[in-house]
Amino acid sequence: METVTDNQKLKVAKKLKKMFGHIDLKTETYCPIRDVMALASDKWSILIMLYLGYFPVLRFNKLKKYVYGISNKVLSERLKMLESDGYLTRTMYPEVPIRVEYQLTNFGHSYLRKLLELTEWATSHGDTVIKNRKKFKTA
Amino acid sequence: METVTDNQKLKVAKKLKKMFGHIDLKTETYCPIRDVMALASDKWSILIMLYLGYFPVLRFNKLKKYVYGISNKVLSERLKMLESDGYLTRTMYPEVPIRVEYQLTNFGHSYLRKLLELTEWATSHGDTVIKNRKKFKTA
DNA sequence: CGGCATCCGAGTAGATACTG
DNA sequence: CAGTATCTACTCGGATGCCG
Repeated sequence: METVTDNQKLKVAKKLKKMFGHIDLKTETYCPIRDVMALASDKWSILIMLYLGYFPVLRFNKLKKYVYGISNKVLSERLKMLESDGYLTRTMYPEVPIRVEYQLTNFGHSYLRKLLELTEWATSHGDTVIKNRKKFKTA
Repeated sequence: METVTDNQKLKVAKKLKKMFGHIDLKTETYCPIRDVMALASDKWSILIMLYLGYFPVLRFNKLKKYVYGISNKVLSERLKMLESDGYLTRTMYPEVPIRVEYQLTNFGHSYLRKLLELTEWATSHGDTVIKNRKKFKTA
């Protein structure tokens, strides 16, 4: 496992102090972490974002195939949310049959870059998590 | 808004290709993104991780105060999961009254560093998201 | 103090059928 | 093709009470 130095921990704490400083999670006021992260960290939304980063442009049914297991309802809901928040654009071509294309905005790409670092971490440490779980279960 | 160059987009696509290459999200087999990210990206777990990064060690009720709005049940559930996955340790001191302390493991810190980048993005772009939503609503 | 057991209500996901 | 509509099922969260 990669090591984490005390110095790095301190840096993290400092960043957190800065973050917490002007949000104040204790009050009921708007909190970007709870709001932005809520959607952004949703299981389905993550997969949608990743696939739209991989394929520059995707249509509804194509996306549905890639995001294995998602239902029509949930997919269209998530797409609407992600569009609303500015992460992607929806372009409709009134042909017959109709064609709709989804692609990331620059804002979406900016977010994806951060998200990607997390998912990379997840893929490379997934086996450790599994090991930890087993150990915990038998303990 | 910060700009995203085509070159950066390409880099992202390459990373994604690498990730997708040896996971194959289309099959039902284990997928670290869906698994690891599911917990790690949970709204409450995120807040727990952040506070444990800020305060090196926290007790149950202290944590409950900081993670505003969380119930006993959910907090203890999340703590157990996070412990099981190896992100934090639970230390019990059999005093009276009992004292229990939670703190991040090195593994947890490693994860937190990545998570933090995402939440930093969220806090600094939260207003943009709000603006986008308003624009979308009136459009 | 630090939980767990229990119950209940709301919301959300999923399946299916249907439409412009 | 790209969704919407509808209905059901079920998970999940919140509240409460209790106990070591």
